[in-house]
Amino acid sequence: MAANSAAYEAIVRAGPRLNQLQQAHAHLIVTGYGQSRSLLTKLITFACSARAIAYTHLLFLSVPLPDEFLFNSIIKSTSKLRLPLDCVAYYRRMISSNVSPTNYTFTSVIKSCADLSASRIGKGVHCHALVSGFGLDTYVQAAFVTFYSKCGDLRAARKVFDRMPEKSIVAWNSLISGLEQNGLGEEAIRVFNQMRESPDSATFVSVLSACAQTGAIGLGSWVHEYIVREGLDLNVKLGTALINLYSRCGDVGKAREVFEKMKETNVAAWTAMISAYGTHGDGKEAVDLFNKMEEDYGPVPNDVTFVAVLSACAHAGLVEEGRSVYKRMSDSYGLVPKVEHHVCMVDLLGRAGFLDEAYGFIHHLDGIGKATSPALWTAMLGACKMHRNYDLGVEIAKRLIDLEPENPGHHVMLSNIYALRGKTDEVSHVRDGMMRNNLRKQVGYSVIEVENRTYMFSIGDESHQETGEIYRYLETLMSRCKEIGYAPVSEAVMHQVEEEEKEYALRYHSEKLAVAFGLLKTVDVAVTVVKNLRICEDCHSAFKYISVVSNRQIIVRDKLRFHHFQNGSCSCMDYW
DNA sequence: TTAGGGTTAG
Repeated sequence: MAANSAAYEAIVRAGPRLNQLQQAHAHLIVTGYGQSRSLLTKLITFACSARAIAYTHLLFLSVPLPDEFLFNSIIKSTSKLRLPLDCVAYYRRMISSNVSPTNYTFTSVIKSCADLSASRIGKGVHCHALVSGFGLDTYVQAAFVTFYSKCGDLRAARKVFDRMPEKSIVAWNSLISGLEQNGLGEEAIRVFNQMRESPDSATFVSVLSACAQTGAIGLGSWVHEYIVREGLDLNVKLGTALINLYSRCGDVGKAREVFEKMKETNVAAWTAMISAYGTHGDGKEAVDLFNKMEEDYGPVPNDVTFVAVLSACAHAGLVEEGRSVYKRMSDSYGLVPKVEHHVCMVDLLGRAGFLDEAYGFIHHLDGIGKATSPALWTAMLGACKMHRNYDLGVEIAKRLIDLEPENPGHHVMLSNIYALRGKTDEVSHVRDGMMRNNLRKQVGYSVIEVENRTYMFSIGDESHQETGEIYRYLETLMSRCKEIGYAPVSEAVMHQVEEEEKEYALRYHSEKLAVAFGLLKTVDVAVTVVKNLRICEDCHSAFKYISVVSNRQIIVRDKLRFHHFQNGSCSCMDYW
């Protein structure tokens, strides 16, 4: 007994360190405990924590009759360590060994299925859990809510959740997070409002993300106030969610305030802040913060950080800074640039007008077998359109259509490029092709929040109570703009709009309606509008003039970045 | 021993 206890102590002392564990293992064998299931289980758990998966497996094979406890330990460890394939393999082995699973088995293996987005395997596990009698286990159910959400099957997630007799806080959080992560921010907020339990810090992280996604600054600030009032600990994840909230709702200053107040920061928090500056067009601040991160012995930047910095440089025209950052990525940090970094570089060079260099960059990648992503050509195409390189643009757009015929975006780009050159026949040809193949451009809409209520506008929208008033006000604004020099963007650009949009012309684009509504309903404050697509050229020009005639600041968040219109100019300096 | 949370290109 004493020897057994000493052996156990030796394993615990070794901890998740491979060398020490192997010594302890040798000792077990020498002292005759090499077959002890309980000691080997402990050893295996540590070996797995050390990520020594081959050794873990070897140890496992040395156990004569693995029991429920050993299987559960190894399934849980592999799941926690994000070794989902091993986890599923041990689960299968457990079944074939006729060892009965428990709720502990299921929660771990479901988590691994979620990590793998392995929809078919997970559904099989679900059936198995039901027939094994764990259909009403709160832990198992919550795990399934997460699993279905991560597979994008929100209906199934909802079904499991709705059938839970006792809905735990974790189940609520799983559903809210699942909705938010699948782009259903509004729905996530609705579910949050139905919650009867008191929310905890994980709830707020997901709710804040949902607010950031939808632009619901009213609820977002309420959550912030609640956190302060109730003295909730502003941990890193919560702080980062707040930075993201303020940034994506247009207030970088407030985002920075939160960042400065955080007691503990990490790479995600810094990256969120850098990204905030980047999307608001303040590339210099983004690069400064990145430099500070390096100088102050801040957290070590990761590949996500580099995407944020490079994108910030691209949007601000900081070509030399971008090149230097890209070089440092591998030279100083040993990170291998991935597709997203390559895309940033093509974007950086292309936007700045170095089309040849951008093209050469892709060809260089091609030469080393790394130019497989259509995203690279999409970035290149954007640059061609921006710098009016029609021939190359048409060539690339056609290539992209060959690569991804189902992507309506490529067809729209080709049509837009033809339109810019006045090739109306070609435009109709592309449009007809889209119609034939049932490819539709994404429907654009703009959202604005006034006094905690959100209002959504689509093009030529007449569904609002105050439609008459909004349209009349917009007319007045536009004629005042014309008096000081505004001219609608040329006829050629008009052809870029969808057929059914033409009748409304450019005048009633969703972002114009939303801005007019905002100006009408508020006094003195900046008007912030969120658009799901990129802002249109004419609206971009119009808002500069509107900021003058209304003497107000207009902030538009489009699909890619922010535009702050004030005193007749935009923060993007027309560089977008 | 179990389930849930933040950062990224086009």
